[in-house]
Amino acid sequence: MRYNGLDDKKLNKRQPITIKEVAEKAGVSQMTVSRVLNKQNLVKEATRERVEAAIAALNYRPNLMARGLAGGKSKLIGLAYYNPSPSYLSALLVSALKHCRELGHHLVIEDLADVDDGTDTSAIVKRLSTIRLDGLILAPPLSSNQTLIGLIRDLGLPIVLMGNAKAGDQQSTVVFNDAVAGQKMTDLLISRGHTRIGFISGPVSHPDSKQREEGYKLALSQEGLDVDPDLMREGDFTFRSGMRQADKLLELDIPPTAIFAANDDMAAGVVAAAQRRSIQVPGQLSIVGFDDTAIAAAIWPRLTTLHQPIAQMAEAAINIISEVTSGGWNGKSIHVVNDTIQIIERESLAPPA
Amino acid sequence: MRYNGLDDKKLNKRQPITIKEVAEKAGVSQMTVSRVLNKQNLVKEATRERVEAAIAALNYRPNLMARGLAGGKSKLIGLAYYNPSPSYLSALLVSALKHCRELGHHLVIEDLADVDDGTDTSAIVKRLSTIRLDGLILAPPLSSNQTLIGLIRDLGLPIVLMGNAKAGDQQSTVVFNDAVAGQKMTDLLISRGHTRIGFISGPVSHPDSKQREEGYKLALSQEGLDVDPDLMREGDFTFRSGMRQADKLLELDIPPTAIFAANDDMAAGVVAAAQRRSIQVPGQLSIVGFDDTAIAAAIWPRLTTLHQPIAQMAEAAINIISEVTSGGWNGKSIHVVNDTIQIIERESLAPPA
DNA sequence: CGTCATTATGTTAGCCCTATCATAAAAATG
DNA sequence: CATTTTTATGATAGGGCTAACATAATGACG
Repeated sequence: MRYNGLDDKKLNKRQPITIKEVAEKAGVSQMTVSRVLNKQNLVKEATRERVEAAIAALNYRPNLMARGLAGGKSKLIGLAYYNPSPSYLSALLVSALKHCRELGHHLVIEDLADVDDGTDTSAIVKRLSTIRLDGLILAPPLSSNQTLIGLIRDLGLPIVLMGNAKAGDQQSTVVFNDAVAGQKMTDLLISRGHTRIGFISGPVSHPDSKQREEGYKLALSQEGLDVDPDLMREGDFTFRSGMRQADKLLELDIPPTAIFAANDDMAAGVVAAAQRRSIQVPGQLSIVGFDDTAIAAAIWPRLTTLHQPIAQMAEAAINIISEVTSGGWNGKSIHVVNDTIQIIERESLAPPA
Repeated sequence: MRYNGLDDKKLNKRQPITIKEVAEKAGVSQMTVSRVLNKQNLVKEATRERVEAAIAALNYRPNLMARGLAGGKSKLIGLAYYNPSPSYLSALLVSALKHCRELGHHLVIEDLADVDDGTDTSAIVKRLSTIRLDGLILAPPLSSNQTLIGLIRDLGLPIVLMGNAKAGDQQSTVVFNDAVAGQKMTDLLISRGHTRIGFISGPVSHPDSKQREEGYKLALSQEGLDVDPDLMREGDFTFRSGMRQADKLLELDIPPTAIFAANDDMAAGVVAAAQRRSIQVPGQLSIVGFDDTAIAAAIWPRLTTLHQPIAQMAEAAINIISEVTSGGWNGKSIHVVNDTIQIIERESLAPPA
């Protein structure tokens, strides 16, 4: 199939370098090249170097298809999400796709929007099983849906849970400590002199949001401040809900001097609500968000928010799946905890008037 | 990697159905099954039905890897973008990924953020050439970068241009008529009684934005209204720039009664600027956007905007690449023009006071 | 009805890798 | 040093699919 004489038809076609050519150039067998590629450590250092030189010289790239076929693995990683904000999703996808490519995997995205419609959870699992995934990543809040997790595990499909999953679980997880994060943000508000701090949570069913709320309450108690139920409202992570709940908070007899929203979209809604009432931000009302997604820097005043390392978490999740599928897996679940909590200070926060 | 039987290693492995089994069940050769799968129309109707029944009965899914290997195609489609808004990008990615999967392709995303840094365009092309793409989709504004297009074409890589590409080009395109769209939106404003209409464009280097501007000017002239240069400002598609340029417009001696921003993010910035000045929207100032991305419905008042069919355009682009790579290509470039222009009316537009 | 064109199906040979087992070389052991 | 163990490399055989060619079935036509 690969002629290369004069009358060659393929001469002008992109003629990819194969492992065979690399092997020839390095003076070794294809298998040795393959071993170098797969970082198996039973190749002599000198040989490895020779092979690597050949790879570099020929600018060889392994053929993902052939690899997948021969290796028996699909090289397909699923990423399932449910009702994410566009900014969150695009951060997630971009990072996941990037690392998939680096590791030679492919990303299959799954919008599980019907997860709590009338649709049976098992229908979703069935859908997942028809694609031959090597592993599946569940983004929050799916990562807390025990029914779903159980069904997928029964499929024998390795999964990684992203977000605030309970440690010590059966499953591998990439955890961000939302409680500590929520606490730190609240601490910051308190340290700026705020004592009446409103909180707008995500939906009650969203455990990550719940954790942020716990952090908020803990910080208040630790500083000897009241946890006033009037100051706590439930939103649903949308801009609109942020506006609506902010209205309620601002209509209180003694309105808060600061509002902490459990994500940026809602915080942006709070800003809008304040502006509609001609309340100065941050002069009369400080507003902080959570996630550090694009909208936080897009609005005015820009939001002080807590950076959630979405990209790093996606990367970690992909790495776990990759490790699990590429054999070097001892069967134990892997836990990555990302506890670098970073607050991005912008213009929406100031001491109370 | 997953043993469990006594002597049978494969028993508990997810043992995928292969084309061979389908062929046996249908009583035909593998090749015939393959032909059915690839929708080649040289299979007798009766046979096709038999094969399709077998496929359905066994719940067979072709192995993408094997397909790619045997077919000589990588099944990899590149999607290159430059500095998109998160909402645009996520709409683009989600749709593209979905249709890639349906057609058995994979998406490789390319962030060409360095395209106008000091970095040489040819470096980017080199990077692209190391991956073996079947085809490449260029999202705006890359789709107007003639240098880039030329270099990629020299690579022999089929490309599809998305957005406002000139018709009759050498390359396949998926075109949205930004000029007509801009005109329609302006017509709407005029029909509501506005005569002083501000326009905030994207960067001058962005041809799609340029087209929207042309449409705006055309609509004004056709209605016998002045095209006042004072009312036209250049933004850069960001929220901030929308705010800044809105400030300029609102500081005019006779400020406009309506502002048309060339994308939703800027329109949202205009809303913010108006709110900061306690200008009622839409009472004192009507604001309209463009794209119908998530932010348009997220802010308050919600934006009247023009729906850009990003998902459909992505789908069309993937289809073109797919067609080109799967042989049924006559070498001619394919043009898809999406001219269903749909304006989404929300609360940000009203007649002038 | 034989001959040729047309259409439908089958056969064969890989695509490029990796798993597996076999072998060779090096190191350790008695 | 011969022998066993360990480590490094090679040879071979597919993995599931499709391209290209080969053959069989069908139809057209004199």
